[in-house]
Amino acid sequence: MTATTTKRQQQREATRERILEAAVETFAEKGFLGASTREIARRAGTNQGLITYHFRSKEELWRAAADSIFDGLDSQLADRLQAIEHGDGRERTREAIRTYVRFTASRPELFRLMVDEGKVADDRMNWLVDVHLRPRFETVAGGLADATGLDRALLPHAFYALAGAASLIFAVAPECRRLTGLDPATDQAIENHADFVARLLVP
Amino acid sequence: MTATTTKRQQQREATRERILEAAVETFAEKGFLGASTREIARRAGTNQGLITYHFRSKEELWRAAADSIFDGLDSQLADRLQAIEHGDGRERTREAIRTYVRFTASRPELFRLMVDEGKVADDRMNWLVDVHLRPRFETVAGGLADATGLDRALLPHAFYALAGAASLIFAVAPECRRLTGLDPATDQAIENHADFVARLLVP
DNA sequence: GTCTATAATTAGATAGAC
DNA sequence: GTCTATCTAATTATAGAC
Repeated sequence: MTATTTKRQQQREATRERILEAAVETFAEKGFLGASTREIARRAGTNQGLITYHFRSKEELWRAAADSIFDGLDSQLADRLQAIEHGDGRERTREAIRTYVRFTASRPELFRLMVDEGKVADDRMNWLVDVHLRPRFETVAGGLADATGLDRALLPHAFYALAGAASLIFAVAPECRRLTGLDPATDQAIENHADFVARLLVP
Repeated sequence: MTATTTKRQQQREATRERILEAAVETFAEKGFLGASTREIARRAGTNQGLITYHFRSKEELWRAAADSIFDGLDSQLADRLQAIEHGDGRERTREAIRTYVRFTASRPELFRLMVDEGKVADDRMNWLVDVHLRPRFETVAGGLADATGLDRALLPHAFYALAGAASLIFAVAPECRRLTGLDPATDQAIENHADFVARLLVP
């Protein structure tokens, strides 16, 4: 493997990453149907043909974008949860919730994608649930059950209440700004929301 | 005004209503961009030309669909809130929250529309906030402040936490079914969620 | 690898028959 | 009022130049 091919591979990977990040933003903002591959290419500073070359189809680009979002969630949570092994169970759960709120604030695309794809039982929804959502649901539901002693029949309610309470304000940040005057993207607002939701779920 | 014209006007109104209900469902399900006027017409059992005749443009049809959703919210809430004037402040607030949860369960389109339109600061978002959201935010935030003694600076957080916690599970009902096995559309699940969220916000 | 050109569909809006 | 036909523009996927 020569230095030339290595450089070319780096360029290839950089282009792929730019397209992927543009896809995450555009799919989350406009939905799968509303997002066009031309706009994604334009946002990535390239052209539509390259999307086909790197990802074959709009559908596969969407899956790669979803993978990218959940990879980010995992890495941010893993770092943080390792740092809070001290403390009693309830405070650990609170801090885990705060960490999740901070992530969803930095990546409102996660929630936007979930709402966009959760509405209709199609292939994309099935894939999203089976590949990404189910293992995370098991973990979160287990943590909530241990920390709050909640009836297991209520775990789906707690899971969706938590996800909605944590994420909505960041997913519709432009609306929140106009409606309330509060910019939820500021550090202070993120911390306030993180603590509010953590104490809501684990009083 | 003859009987003939009256009958014609009834037919006109019935057609308009069918288009409107199809528009509510389709816009909520696919987003403004993803919904096509042809599909809305097809779901309403008519053709694309009639949409132009009754609503002039896709944009105006969307506004009429939003009006229709919020009209439903108002009428269901007015009926119910009148019936619960007894009880202390906190239990009244809880029952108001339960009523809101029951509505959002019956009309998940409200939340889907809010998420779809809250992401980008465009004309539709501005209109939605100024015409429909702001007056309701004032009412809900005031009620929450009175019942919970919450710091006014935290009211936006409480408002969006409530809206998200109450609605998400119904907005992504197909996903919830596949992920958890629970069908949130059953009467039992709706009541469980209503009580769960009410006690979450007003312990 | 990257980009341009194009084919086949589909979109919203419009015109006009009935 | 209702419906069909059509215009212009945008869509995804593909072919091929460099």
